[in-house]
Amino acid sequence: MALEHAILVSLTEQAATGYDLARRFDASIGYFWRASHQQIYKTLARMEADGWVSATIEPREGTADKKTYAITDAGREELTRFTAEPSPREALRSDFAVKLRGLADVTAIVEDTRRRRADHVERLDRYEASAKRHYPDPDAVEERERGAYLALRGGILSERMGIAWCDEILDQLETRSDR
Amino acid sequence: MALEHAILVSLTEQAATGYDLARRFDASIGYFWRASHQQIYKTLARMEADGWVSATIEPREGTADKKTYAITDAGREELTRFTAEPSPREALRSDFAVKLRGLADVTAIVEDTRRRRADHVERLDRYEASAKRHYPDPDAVEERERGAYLALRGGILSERMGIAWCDEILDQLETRSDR
DNA sequence: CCTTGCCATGCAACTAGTTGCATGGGTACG
DNA sequence: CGTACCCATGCAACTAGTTGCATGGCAAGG
Repeated sequence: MALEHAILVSLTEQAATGYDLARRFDASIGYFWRASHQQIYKTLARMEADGWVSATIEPREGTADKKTYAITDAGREELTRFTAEPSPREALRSDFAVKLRGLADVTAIVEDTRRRRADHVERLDRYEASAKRHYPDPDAVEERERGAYLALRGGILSERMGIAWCDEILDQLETRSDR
Repeated sequence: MALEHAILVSLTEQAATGYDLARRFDASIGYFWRASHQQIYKTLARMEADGWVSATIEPREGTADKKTYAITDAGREELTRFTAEPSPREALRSDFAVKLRGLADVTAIVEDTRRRRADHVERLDRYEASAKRHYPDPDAVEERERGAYLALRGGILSERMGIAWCDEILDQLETRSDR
């Protein structure tokens, strides 16, 4: 399970509440790991029990206490252990590819492909803007930012690939049905 | 859930036992959907209860009956319905990207990246061999094979992208630490 | 003052997927 | 004759992730 490790990475950069983490998972970290707030709270509780994070509690009246989590030494150790083990190949699961393979309704698939293409373009724009802003000179990325930079590059390459695939699909399915 | 739909697509091509399906999920369909035999048997049972597939039972002595599943009209309808609905963007979850982002141990990551690169190369070779064998002329792919062809193209593009990403990572992490 | 939206937490019920185990026949090789 | 490998099915226990719901403060704008 890597949600725990994604949280640890995020806490290494900056201590945070569950809510903060959920927002980070909607942004930067969310480029390669999605998580709902429910799952984050659940996981944080388990991680605290395991001693990987520690919480500073700020009591609030009338509502639940605010808990800010920080990574512990045990958490850092666990992160190192995790980094050392070979990462399993991602189980790729694509509803879209299943549909495409079935090709039950060309019109519906063309429509879906256009939607996906637009989504890829939108994300690519965001990633590229982020890259330009944070790392204007790719050859001069600071040591401690290199991981984040390379992860972002993965996002960029992945979106570009998605666009190229959509273009191939549209080319094959549109122009041919027009003829 | 698309495992059900992946099974339906597979059964559209050819009726099969759970065991057959498990092997298909280790090969062609497995390019974009993985499933263990346990999960396939469980899902087939549910699909039969839902009337999407029907089983022909061949009794065997001493061991469990052999069941060959075929898609039903209701199954075909469900597949059409599924194709018509927009496919959700895949939740991308990458242990590797999490590790990379953390960048806790450069040596370990370089090693892991090399392993991943080799895996991508191996898969790319397989996919390209498969493409060459089944679709020697991409412009002359038969109508009913177009979906499978385009899905395979997705696999090819995806592996190429993976290799390119690994190369970037290795370039940044290796040459720089050598200096 | 009321609504909208952000800050902040969490439970409960469910679905999907993984891991480990169990059974047993047939066929091919040494 | 043993062993290994393919064919074939499935249960049980567990882990991860989703969906829906509930609570409540505080600030800004109309």
